[in-house]
Amino acid sequence: MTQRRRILVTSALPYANGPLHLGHILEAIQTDIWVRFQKLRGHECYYVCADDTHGTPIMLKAQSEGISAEQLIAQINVEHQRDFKDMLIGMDNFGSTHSAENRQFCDRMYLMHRDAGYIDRRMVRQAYDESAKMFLPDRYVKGTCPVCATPDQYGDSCENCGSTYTPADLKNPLSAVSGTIPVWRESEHYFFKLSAFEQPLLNWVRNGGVQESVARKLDEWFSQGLRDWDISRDAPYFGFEIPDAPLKYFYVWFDAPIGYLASFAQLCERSDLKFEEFFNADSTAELHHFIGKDILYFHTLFWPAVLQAAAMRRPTSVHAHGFLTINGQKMSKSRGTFITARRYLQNFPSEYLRYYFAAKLGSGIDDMDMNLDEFTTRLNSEIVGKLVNIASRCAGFITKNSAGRLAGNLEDQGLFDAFVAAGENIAQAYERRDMASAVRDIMALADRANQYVDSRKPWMLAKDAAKLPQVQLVCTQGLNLFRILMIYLQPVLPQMAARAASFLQESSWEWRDAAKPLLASSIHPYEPLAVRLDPKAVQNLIEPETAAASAALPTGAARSAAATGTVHAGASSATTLAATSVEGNLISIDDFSRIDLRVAKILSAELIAGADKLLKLRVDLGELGHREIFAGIRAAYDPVSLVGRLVVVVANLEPRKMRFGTSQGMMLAAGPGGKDIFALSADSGATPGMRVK
RNA sequence: GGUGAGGUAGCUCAGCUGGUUAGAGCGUGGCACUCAUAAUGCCGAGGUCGAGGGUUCGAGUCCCUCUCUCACCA
Repeated sequence: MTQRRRILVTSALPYANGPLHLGHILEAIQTDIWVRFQKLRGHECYYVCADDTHGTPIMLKAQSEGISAEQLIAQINVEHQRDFKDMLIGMDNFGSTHSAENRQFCDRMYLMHRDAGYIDRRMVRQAYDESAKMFLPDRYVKGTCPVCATPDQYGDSCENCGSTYTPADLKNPLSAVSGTIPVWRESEHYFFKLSAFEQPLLNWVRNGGVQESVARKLDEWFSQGLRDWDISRDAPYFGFEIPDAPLKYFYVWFDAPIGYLASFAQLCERSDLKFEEFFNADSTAELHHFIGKDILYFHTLFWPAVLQAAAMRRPTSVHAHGFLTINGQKMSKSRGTFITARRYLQNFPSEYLRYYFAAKLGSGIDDMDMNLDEFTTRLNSEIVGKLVNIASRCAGFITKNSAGRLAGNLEDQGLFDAFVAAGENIAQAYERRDMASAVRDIMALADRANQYVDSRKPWMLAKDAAKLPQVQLVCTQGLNLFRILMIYLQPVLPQMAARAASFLQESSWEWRDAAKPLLASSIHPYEPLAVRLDPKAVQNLIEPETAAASAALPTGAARSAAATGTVHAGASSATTLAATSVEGNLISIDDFSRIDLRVAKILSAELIAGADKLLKLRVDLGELGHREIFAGIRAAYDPVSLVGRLVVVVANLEPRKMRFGTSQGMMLAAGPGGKDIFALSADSGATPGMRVK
């Protein structure tokens, strides 16, 4: 066994101005699989992340919503944490760049930079909005491209001809904040002397700090010579004030990566981990950052230099991945393919997405396409048809003929050994983040396992009572092969693996457990570990989502969101919705009367295999008859306790197809979700079918 | 415009340092089986490897040109 490594891992900080989408989740899943793999291998591995909360966009967004920036980022933080958790992203700490710890680190590192002579001050001419009384970032100045004369372009580059320039070059510039014509003002800015770190950075890049193709990309910047980096912004700005410079703030990209340290420091505070052991210049722990290729610049040039200038260790490596496209195209709100994490979770189990992404994730920086038709067919075929099928087809015989007891030895030791031996390649693939390769190998083994069962034909043997011991041997072999596969897949499918382990009456698995066969022990009767997906259900993922529709009529996403007690508007944040629903969306009594609310009596409530949030309810609506309704209240209510209760139901909602059937209405409940969901009920005396008005 | 990544069967992708008839999964056609969530197994059809040129005994695999897609440009 290799030496036990100490590893700290991060994924990029999501910006706190909106909900997580599948692009964020792709990165989080890649990171999480790698982290779970390291833990499974017995290494000491921690995963931290945080919200990126500073900068002009968040300041302006909060203003437009009439709340403070602090309120905005607090709300977003709750949403982000919930989405990550539901995607089974096992972060050890999720913080915020707007934390006391982060402020301390920023101040301390900046002062070290300054004292070591790495900070310069220079005058910078910048667009200023006199009506909004603020300096304008490049993206907030719009005008006509000086090269090709395309109107309405941002201040840094032209979308039409691709030229890059500065806002001062734009013709007819206007402030995107107020619409007024900006003026040009000088202001003193603070610069980090990146140029002083050219040689060490080059060494770091060339010696395994990044993937090869990334190193080639970075050569572009090295060959031009590194420019010093402007790390300050003028007030008003939402961020941290620079300690020795009143009204000057740290640029958001200065404090964002430092947020990694702050988040890890929070983890250290509540455990016995020592921050210094991970971040002192001579640390032997590993530090890995997973990021999208769009932010390479900050992570491979500024960040290692900023750390080094503060006498801290540099990252072991920065791993960049490509972007996610949906059905071959960029995610787009207008096409409805801007799929939020929440919207996905309302329709499908998280592990299906984890598997799908893993099956397509290489170690390079190529973009990944999520083809929605492929998604369901692949999941149904590989997970249900092949993988889970192995257990499903073997377990019955063991339960029926062998009293749930496995045989005492293997039927085909050679095949078992081959499965164990294949683990080394699979582990190496995980290690180099080539999840697709790992999954390919694992599924090839699954094919061999099915071939094995087919070749032994236990269903034929079982017809002859004298051959029952043989059946037990074959099925014991099959289940052992299945067990190895589930151990290998545990980083990708943590929940399914846990359920498989408990089916085999084991408590937990480490990677090396794969080599030890499970013999002469009892197993539980098999219960389905995965449910087949309805291919048509993916359409629910790409319906256009608009805040207006969600707020006005509870259909589609908003309906199931309401059923789980959350208000979530997809493309826009929950806070947008909260603000507009009070001010802008008053409805008339006629509008209200269109909603047919009824008292309903719950006749039965049951758990649904494969759905960890839903309950299937059968309700009595009196004159309207009986209905089947799915409600996202499983975490809050025991099915048994619901039977007989009088609740309130929307009776004229268009039926909605879900994976498990059609929901013919919506049960009303209040609360933020999870365990905090509170069903509305009618006082005794009400009878099923009564109108609520 | 500059730089990087990519263009391989209907779809999504493997093809390591160049070497016999270019692979996988899904989909598709046929057969078998019935233990398994209409699951599984076997056989088959499907590609002039973006275009053109070059190096080589031999090139998806190296070089040049062109073309299309995507990304980044502090």
